[in-house]
Amino acid sequence: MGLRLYNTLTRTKEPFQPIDADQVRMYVCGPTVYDFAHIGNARPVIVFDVLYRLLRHLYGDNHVTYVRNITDVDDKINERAARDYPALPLNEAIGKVTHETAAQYHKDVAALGCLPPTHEPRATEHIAGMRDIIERLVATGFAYVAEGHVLFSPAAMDSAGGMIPRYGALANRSLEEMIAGARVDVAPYKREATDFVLWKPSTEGEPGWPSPCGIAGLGRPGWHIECSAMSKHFLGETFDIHGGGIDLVFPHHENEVAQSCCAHGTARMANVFMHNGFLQVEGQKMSKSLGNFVTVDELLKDWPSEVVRFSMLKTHYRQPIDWTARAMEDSHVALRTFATWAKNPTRDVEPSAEFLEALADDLNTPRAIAELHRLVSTARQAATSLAERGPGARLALLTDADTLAAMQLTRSLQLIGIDIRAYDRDWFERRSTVNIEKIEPPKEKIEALITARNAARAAKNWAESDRIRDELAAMGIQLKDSKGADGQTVTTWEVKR
RNA sequence: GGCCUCGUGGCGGAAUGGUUACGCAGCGGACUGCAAAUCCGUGUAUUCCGGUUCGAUUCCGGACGAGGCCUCCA
Repeated sequence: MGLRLYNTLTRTKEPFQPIDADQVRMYVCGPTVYDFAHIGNARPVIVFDVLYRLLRHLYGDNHVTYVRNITDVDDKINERAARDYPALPLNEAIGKVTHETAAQYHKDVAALGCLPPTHEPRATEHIAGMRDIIERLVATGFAYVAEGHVLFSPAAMDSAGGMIPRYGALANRSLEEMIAGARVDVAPYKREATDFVLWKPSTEGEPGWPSPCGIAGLGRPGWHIECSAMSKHFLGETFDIHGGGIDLVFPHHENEVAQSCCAHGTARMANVFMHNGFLQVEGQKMSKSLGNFVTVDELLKDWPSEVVRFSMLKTHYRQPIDWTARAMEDSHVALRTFATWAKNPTRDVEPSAEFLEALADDLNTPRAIAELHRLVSTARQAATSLAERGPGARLALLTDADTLAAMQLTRSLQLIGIDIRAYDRDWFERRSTVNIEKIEPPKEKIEALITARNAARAAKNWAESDRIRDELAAMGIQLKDSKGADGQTVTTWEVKR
């Protein structure tokens, strides 16, 4: 079955038809670099990483171009820079903020297991491209110059006709509605309340570049124009997929479409617009004032990245997601099960067909995850008889079909960016280094108690044996008795969860 | 105020005009000296009120509830 994607432009699920199957082109709006990435920022990064991986699987690794920008010119950045580095000249402070934030962002997304995009342009590298688009928009009457600003006119767009789409078509609202609903302070130089800024003048000390359209003095771009310029540069006037968070539908993507289509005389900027749903934290909107702002950096201190990623994918990308500690625990349990049963492929194995089909159905990751559990049941069917139940004995007993399922499990997880072996190692290290260092008493005492308990057990002194086990339990240590390969009793322990 | 999305079991979460996946938890069992771990089995749900239909959780209308956008935001 072919790939089907939900398109915000048409509000339906459509078969995906790339413009050029030899080179699928996708653009995702990246971060404005002024603060640590939070889990809300992480959602589109992870979701579109899964899509990127799926597209690479379907069309070939070298046949997908993925562009995700870094917006490093924005008034929020200026404010942050002035606040954090008051002693520095503004432009120098801005440079520090954008470089530090971008470096942190790269660290975070790499830790989350996301592939780097094919291109990751910075807005400041593409000012010339923005000026070109602005010049064209003014020349063709879609934009005008006023008091050193350049403004885009949605009204002009709507009277253009021809191929040019209606302004508001993406967000599904009319110009009249937007005028009626405008609560914005309307700047005096705007002809209409809905006009938006393409270029604005910079004062002394603010970041500035030579202005377009004969405007004297330095200026800087408005918010939306950078994506129009960068997508054009790397992907052309019309490309396949444009993604981002649902909050970007309006005004960001609507305005990008307006700028791009009017400047290029095209009907579409991208054929498919995809938007991920919003995220809440423990049932509440995430906000700095509520103090429930969860950064990726902090989250990764507490959890293996695979747990974060899996938690994100347990909910379909278009649904709202409630980010809870409980959900993280659940993901952890599921990954433990997968780690127990996944087998490293010893030959070429594809992810299971049902798994691929679920992903191809508009990235139905919950359905895909259900398939992972089915692979687990298949894999363990051979190992259900009691006699062969020793730890480690299970995988050896798998039949060919079960082994295939166990290998498909690994491959399927890999396709959504989860390296189950890396997770297993991370989990083990976190337990053995982080937790065990912290616990009292130290390891030696635990070992000594276990030895004493096993001596009591050998003597069938159950009262003493149970007393020691309870003593350890009170310390947070869980014992696990099992039989080794030679039939000898082996007692292992772990920190109680 | 305008526009939009969503409401499925104890929890998470798919799907569907006609026995409501899957996971977690719970319960029963196997195993175990007893536990833990593991395995087997299993109960429970479509917010409410109308309408269309042979049949609605699914389609339509309304109510209630949650969330989003309209202003920086993934």
